[in-house]
Amino acid sequence: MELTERKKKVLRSVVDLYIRTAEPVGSKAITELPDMKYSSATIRNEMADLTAMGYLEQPHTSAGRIPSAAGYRLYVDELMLDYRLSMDETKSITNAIEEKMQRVDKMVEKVAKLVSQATNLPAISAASRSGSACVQRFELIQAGQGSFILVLMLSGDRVVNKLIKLPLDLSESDLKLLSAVLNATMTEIPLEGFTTQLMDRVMRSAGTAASLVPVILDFTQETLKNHAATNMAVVGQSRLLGLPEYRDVDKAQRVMASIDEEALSNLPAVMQDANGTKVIVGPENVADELKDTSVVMTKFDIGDGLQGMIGVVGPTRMDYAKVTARLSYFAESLSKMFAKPETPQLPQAEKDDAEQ
Amino acid sequence: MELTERKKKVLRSVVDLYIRTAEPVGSKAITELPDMKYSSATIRNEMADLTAMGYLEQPHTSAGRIPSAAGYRLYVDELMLDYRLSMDETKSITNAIEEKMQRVDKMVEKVAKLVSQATNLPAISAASRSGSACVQRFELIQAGQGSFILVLMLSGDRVVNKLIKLPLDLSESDLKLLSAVLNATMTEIPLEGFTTQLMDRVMRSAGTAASLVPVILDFTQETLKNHAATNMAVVGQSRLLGLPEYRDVDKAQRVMASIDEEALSNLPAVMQDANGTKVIVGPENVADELKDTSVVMTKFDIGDGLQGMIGVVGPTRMDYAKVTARLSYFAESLSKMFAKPETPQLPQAEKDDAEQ
DNA sequence: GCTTAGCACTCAAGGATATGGAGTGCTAAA
DNA sequence: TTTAGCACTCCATATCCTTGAGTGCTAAGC
Repeated sequence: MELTERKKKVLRSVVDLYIRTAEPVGSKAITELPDMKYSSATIRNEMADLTAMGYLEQPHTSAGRIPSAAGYRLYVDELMLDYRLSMDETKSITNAIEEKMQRVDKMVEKVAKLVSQATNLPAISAASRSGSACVQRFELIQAGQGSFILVLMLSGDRVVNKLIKLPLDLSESDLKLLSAVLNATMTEIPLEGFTTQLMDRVMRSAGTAASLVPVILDFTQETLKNHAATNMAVVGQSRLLGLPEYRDVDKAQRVMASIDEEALSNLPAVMQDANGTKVIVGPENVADELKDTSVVMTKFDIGDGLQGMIGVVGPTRMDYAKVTARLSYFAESLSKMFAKPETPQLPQAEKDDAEQ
Repeated sequence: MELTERKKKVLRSVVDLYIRTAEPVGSKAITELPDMKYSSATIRNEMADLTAMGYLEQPHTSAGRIPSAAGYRLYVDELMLDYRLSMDETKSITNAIEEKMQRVDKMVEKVAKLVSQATNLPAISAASRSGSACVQRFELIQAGQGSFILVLMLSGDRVVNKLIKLPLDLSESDLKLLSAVLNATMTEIPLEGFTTQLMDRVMRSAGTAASLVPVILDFTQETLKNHAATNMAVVGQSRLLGLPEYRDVDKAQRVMASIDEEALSNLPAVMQDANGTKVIVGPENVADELKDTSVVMTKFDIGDGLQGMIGVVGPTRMDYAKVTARLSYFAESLSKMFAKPETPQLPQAEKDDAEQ
């Protein structure tokens, strides 16, 4: 059977209505739409065809139709009309983002919150490093009796420090020597290059400061590992409860637990290859609990080899047009923000914070 | 009417049973308890008395009794038997904590997760600084053409750094001079002491490096502000949905939203004065949405002028004995962990991580 | 005087049964 | 090719009924 223009129009209407109401859509409801100049009987025939073609489903004989996964897919790929963000929306998104986002881990959480608010759905946000980091420079500072500060400059203009306390009495020149050795031996080497031989060599050349070396290298390795790691935040799960499909508490709980844990580890991988906005319609999800939950995701660029991702989780009948529009706008604004800082001439800085 | 021993025993039994079953407790159920050697009729009389005294309530005439807020209060304050943690429990808590908690903000989240897991309830965790921080030493490092690293040592052995990029060509000695000025003028001064006069003085003495000054002081102020701030995490809200009292989705949503936002800002204040473990029984809560939700909180010490707090949120009938026991044990273990690090002779370090 | 057995009464929960209405498919006429 | 009409299906909702857990009270027992 052929998918005529009219069939497409009917399908779009069904999906639109179902997105709005969460109720099966009957033929009469369609006829009441503006510029739908056919009688309910005609629509009924079309709907019967669409059902036969697998785009619609019928919960039971005397109910209206709801879109099938294939129906949603078609809708997302071809049928849905672009949602135009209103001035208000763009403005409120830009305003929200304007606040400086200092550290990536805080930023990730903040972005998730903003997206969750804007879409009224649970949101996921992540930032991960592409490519492996390495140290570009070591610096050691005496900070009092038996305490030293180690400063690492990493690739991509990141700076990390650590306070080291060891009962050692070292002179300025001892420290100078050690940093020189470190800078000569261990810079520009990614984590994978940290061989025992290399570390031994540093150890032997370190002189009086040798006992500092294991601490320093330990920390360096851990830092490089961390900087390859992904930062992730999930926010606003409770918004799910406002939707009719999650009145079933068990389901809501399953979904929430699932996006809390599992999705966390899977999604970045999914995002890996896709570029632009990606929509995963219900049953396309790998996780069983998410079989009737959809996910929309977008990537954005943070610069410095950092890759950002934002996404929302919602019912299969979520308003894809609106959600993708908002998400894209978010991603775009974020990318722009990171690309050209507001004050090009002024410090474009790394912030660093130490605790414990 | 007098609260006899037997009445207390009955009340305790009612609360215990209700905590376990979430169902109104009838007189017969009480008689079936071990060492309850009275008939149901006697218990009925006692229960009638307890109801008259305001410790029990009756959802409707022919239902069993449930504890009133006053009943819970009495139970928590006097009646409940100490819950002894099993070896397994203490072990699993200690194990969980053993993992090094590097940064306070990550730590806060981690602790919240652990507590939430241990109690199977949503958990809140927070760390806040008591007393105000100040800078103890400034250090400036040249990091290449027009880029410098600023290292701040704060009170309490915390170290913070920032990469500054400015199109300036400064010599090592320029930087030495500037750090000397900063160290002479701006150390040991809390945020409140940052007057314009003081900042002007630094500016005038800074020589060629003067244009670095505003950037440095801006950052210093912001850092001090941040270090006074509270770190907070809420985790595991979805666990609420497993409990019968939150099958009512609307209620669950209200509560979850409320602990997400409002409680966040209120609880630290509540915790301010209380020491030891604090129990807030349902209606004692200020927020309306939490009127039938209880909160249990404990403080612990992180050292360095840092104050930690962990708490859980649950139904009024939560198992106070178990929860308080676990919470206290957590708090104790955490305090201990921060008091004496596992390897007293080895580095006790500050870790620091910089982004964007 | 306290305790207990017995009894009548109450009321929510849950199952069974009716009823209304929304929606369908099909047929036949326009 | 479209549409009006009609018989049919089946869910949702309301209503009624039954069941059983639990109560309060009274009177007998220890």
